[in-house]
Amino acid sequence: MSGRLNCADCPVANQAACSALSTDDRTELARMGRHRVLRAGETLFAAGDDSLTCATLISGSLKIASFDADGEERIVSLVHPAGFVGELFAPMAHHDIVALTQSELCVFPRADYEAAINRFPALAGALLRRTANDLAETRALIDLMGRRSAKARVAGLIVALARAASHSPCHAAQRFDLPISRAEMAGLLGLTIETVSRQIGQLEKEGLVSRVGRRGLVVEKPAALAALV
Amino acid sequence: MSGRLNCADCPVANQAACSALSTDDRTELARMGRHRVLRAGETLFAAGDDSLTCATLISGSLKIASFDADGEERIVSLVHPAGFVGELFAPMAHHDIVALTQSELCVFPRADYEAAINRFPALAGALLRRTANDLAETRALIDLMGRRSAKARVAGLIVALARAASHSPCHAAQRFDLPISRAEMAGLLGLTIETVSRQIGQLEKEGLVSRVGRRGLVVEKPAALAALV
DNA sequence: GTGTGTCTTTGATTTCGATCAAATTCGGAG
DNA sequence: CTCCGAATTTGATCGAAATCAAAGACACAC
Repeated sequence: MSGRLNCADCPVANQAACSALSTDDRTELARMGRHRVLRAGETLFAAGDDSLTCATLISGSLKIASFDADGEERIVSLVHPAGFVGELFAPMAHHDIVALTQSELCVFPRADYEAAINRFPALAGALLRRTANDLAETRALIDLMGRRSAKARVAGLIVALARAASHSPCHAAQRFDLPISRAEMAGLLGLTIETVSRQIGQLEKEGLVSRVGRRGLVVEKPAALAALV
Repeated sequence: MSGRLNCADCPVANQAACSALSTDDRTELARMGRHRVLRAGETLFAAGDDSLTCATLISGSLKIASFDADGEERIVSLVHPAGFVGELFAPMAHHDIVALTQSELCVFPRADYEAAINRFPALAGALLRRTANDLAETRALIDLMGRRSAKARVAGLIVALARAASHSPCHAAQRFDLPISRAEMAGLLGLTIETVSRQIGQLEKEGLVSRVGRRGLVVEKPAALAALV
């Protein structure tokens, strides 16, 4: 599904890169883009595709991932609302962009977006800010993956996901739903599904977390959990 | 050692972010910064420091790293000439910036550099390009670290370092010096020093590489090495 | 040249996570 | 509500990397 953009009732109008623009300029940018809905599991574009589009995520969540030779999925990033995806400076995409849940996006032709960056300095600044932030998050993921023990990695991921689940950056949610499957957690951490499952089981046995259903999680002892990281 | 900047004979004047500026604008930017030389092992700033400075690397090389609770160094990035370091949008630094070899930098007060970004749109665009590139490289490192086997990780790092050693992005150097110690390789890959050493030894036994001295390396079979990744 | 300290390599053992395999639970379709 | 399929959990075993320990090689100062 796709259609014209309507910034007036956009839930991320104040956080996305385009929020740096004046109403008029934003309207001009909006004319270049289309609204699009991705169902869970659908991909926006795949690794190796010509890098022809970019997008701002309005609602839902995405993963940025690729598959290595032996079919293992490697996830390099999760994208939350107001996030930006697409490679403006590469001839082709390095990773797949896949919806984790049903997601709404503003999709732009890359060439148009690049032109807009040059035309509207504020957009370049806002996108720089977002990209710098993505870089910091990606480095945090490296910090996590570099940890030796599986337990520390899983604990760290749970802490990060709890923080992402609550919308405020400082407080972590106490009870939340994991946005990703065990397989995807494994793909993020460089572990196997079984190890992830066992580590969560272990954390539950120690009373640090509780599992509720398949995706739900309660952080029982946030401090103790964070101490493992 | 530090002093005034002289862009006239700067070796990276055509590649660094500031190269997007006109001569006049660049001169104005240069007035805000200082030239500084870091000896091998010296740190520009450390994790936790107030984020008050940023810099462009002119020559030499840096690492961006941090130490986790148990004293393990975790390296998230290597910086090559024309690279930019410093966190413009965070209140404090997340990582240490340390010189791997003697290095020359243009150091700027962060506030001045931010002002320059707003004043000179071309600078924002150039920095966006650099940051997007850093992000892509960091994701490539995640791809590497996610690999299951130590051999694939070490092989991948050697390939990447060989590419970085030659200045052209496409061709990899055949004979080059590793810019980092075994401990640093281990820190990048999330392995131990011993494992890195053993894997290189193994690769040598298989005839894919040869060690020459402590840091020198000859890639004997580039294709076979790349195939392991 | 000799000596010294650090970095690197090599060896033996242990541990943790991967792998192989099966049981169980959850959630949705009918 | 019941059934079915996929995701998850759990179990047993194996292998690879960590750890513990020591020897060797190179770079530098003297």
